[in-house]
Amino acid sequence: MTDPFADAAAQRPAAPTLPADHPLLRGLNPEQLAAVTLPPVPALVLAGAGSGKTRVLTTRIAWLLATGQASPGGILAVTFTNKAAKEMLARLSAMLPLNVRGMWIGTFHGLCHRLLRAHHQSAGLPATFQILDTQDQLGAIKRVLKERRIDEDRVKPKELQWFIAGAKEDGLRPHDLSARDEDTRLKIELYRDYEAQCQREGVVDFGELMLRAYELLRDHEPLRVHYQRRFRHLLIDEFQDTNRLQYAWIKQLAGDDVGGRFVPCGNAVMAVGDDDQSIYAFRGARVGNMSDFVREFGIAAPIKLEENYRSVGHILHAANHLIDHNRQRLGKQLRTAQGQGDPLRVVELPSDFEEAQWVIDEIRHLMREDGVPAHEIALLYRSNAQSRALEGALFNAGIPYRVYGGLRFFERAEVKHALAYLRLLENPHDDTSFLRVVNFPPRGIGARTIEQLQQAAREAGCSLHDAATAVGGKGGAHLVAFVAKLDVMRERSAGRPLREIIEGVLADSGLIDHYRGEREGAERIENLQELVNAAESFVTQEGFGREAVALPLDETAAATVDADAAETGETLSPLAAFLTHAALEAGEHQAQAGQAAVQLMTVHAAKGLEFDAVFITGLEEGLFPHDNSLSSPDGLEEERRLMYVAITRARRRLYLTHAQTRMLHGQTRYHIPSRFLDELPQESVQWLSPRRARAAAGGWGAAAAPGALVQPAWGRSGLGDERPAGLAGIPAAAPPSSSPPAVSASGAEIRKGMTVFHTKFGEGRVLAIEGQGADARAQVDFRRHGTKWLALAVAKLTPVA
DNA sequence: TATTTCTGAGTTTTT
DNA sequence: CTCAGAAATA
Repeated sequence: MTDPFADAAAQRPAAPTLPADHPLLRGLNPEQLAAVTLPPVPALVLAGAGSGKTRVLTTRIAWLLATGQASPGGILAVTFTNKAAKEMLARLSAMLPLNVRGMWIGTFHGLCHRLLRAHHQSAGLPATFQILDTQDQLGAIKRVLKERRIDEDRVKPKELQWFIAGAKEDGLRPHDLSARDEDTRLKIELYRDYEAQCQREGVVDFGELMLRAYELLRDHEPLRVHYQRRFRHLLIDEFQDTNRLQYAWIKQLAGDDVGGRFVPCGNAVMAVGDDDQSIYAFRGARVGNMSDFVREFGIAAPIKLEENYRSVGHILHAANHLIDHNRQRLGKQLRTAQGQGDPLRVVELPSDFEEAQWVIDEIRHLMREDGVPAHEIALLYRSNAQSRALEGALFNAGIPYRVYGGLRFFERAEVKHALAYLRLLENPHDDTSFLRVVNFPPRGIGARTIEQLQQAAREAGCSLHDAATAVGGKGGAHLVAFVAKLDVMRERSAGRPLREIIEGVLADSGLIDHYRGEREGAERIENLQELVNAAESFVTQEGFGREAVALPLDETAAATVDADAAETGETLSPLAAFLTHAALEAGEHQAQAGQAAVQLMTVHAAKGLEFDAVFITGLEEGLFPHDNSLSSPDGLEEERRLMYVAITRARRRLYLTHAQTRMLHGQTRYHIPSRFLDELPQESVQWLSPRRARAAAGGWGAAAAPGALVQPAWGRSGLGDERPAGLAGIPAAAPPSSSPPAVSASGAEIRKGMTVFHTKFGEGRVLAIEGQGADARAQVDFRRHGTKWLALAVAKLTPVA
């Protein structure tokens, strides 16, 4: 093949075909400008936190289009999350009047899905293949174990799932694996079984989407060549997070394997990433891809974006200083044109409760005195369990908050049930979906019947759907009726608009009726209604069918590539497109209190976001860095990068808190301050005591020695009766005083285990009692309001007979 | 089949 | 402690 850019590595100077004062280029700094206007050669852009990475990426695309160096169809831009892809698209269409159609901008999985739909035959998949999410995959794996009669204690389903996903991330099929021990041998066998089962059912998991698409390109030369010629410009976001397979997939589009050596075909691959923000090694991300990329694509020197537009000087200085403790780095120093700002504030507190309370007081201060809006305040923590104490304190203080993470819309049980019915309309052989709803709502098909059905299907080598008639007895009759019902639903939905299809299924399946009779059913019905709305807006806003549309093959390729359906213009049905949407875009995490809410999330979830004020909580050895990461130097370095990510989220104010004691796994644990605190530049850090020191200093607090014992001076006023009593009197080194069995308060005796009444929270059960006299407090599990600690001296608790 | 009791594990997570 | 999933029981 002719290679128009064979001398790519020479990095010729930029030769823009438009003047340098082109509106697109306005306001770019020299490094950004260099990246945006780079000639079409492979390049690595090292984009520091807050350095305008997304801007560079989108402006680059806009520049290529505006200068006629590329057409929309000739660009492929890939991200990790739908959010990032959407943002890119949004910013791009704000820059250029542009037809988004036909542009390949999306997530790795989204783009691979597109390829597989277009070439499902070549990829060996049925046209109606469905996508398994992580839950579905685990279910499918459990079925494999059951069929093999392997006890789940012998091979843990989760472990097998990890094994299979890991193998796929490395691009390995069962036959690529060799066993050293019996355990692994068995897992490989089960991996093989799992693959066969998925193939039989016409389903693919997330890893399979990537791996199939990779193999499709690898094994079908004409197809590969076609896409290589089409996508002259490849842009990869968050390159440090790519796994082996994702990098291998990109290489398929950017060159060929010649005798085991990668030879680039001259496409302009722009990899954008930051090795200092690589925090996903645990799920297969391989920072090493960056150095491989430099070597395999002959990159002379990376373009470094080191000008930070986000944070004040002290914060950047702290980030730079901390990350400097890592040995494995490409090397980068963030700088800012902003002033120094306030130094970082480090606070030590006696317990996680006091930590939460201190944070709340500070939030109040930020909101009232400094006018920081609630949604510009973020509370970060290393692990999800830590949110509890913070949430409790926020709730009691009446401050609106929003917690990231948790169940997402398309992952809710009722929504998954509805989707399973819809999937069965598309692909009746999807046994995962079949099993999910064969007896939901209950229709007299018990475990016994299902057992028989699976046996019959196994013997006949067919799907559960097709084996339904083979089961006798009452259960068999119910099965036949169920299958008939599915068939009727399918017939009824033919040619109908998506909305009607879903509404029909919700009614005909009996889901709505079933939830109508349930206690908590109202909310579930609401969610099902929301599913209809989601489908409606999907059809009108997103459109459908576009997914599978590919540009016509060029002449040479068209002659040799088999004429797969979608490639010749056939489009996906609205239902199929919507199901894909549901599988690949699980939807927003539950949006809670909307706009004016303090944001709570793990440090991982905070990546890519920024806030005026950030609290990093729980900075203790064992927690952050986490115990489990300390066994290897790499682990510790990743924790440090995580800390780096956390620090660089803050624009103006950064607080770092740690507690001497913390409730963990039901018992109080004692922690020493995180080593990361010692790795900060002391000139940018202010060690605070709570209130008292601050009050004495008349504002932002006085400096104290690192680790100085903090004497909290909580007043009784204005904190509400739900606030847990302070542990001020407890010396740091001694265990907390043991709980007395009973406490006398407001004349009545409150005991562990008894039921009590509270004027605001109603009835609850006393779970525990701690402390004595004025400090006595009780933990009460209120039916409607959850578990709370109440100071008995203040709370009005009355025993209930 | 539905509810309750028990057991065990407990970093980080998108697709 | 707290939640999820399995086993046990009505």
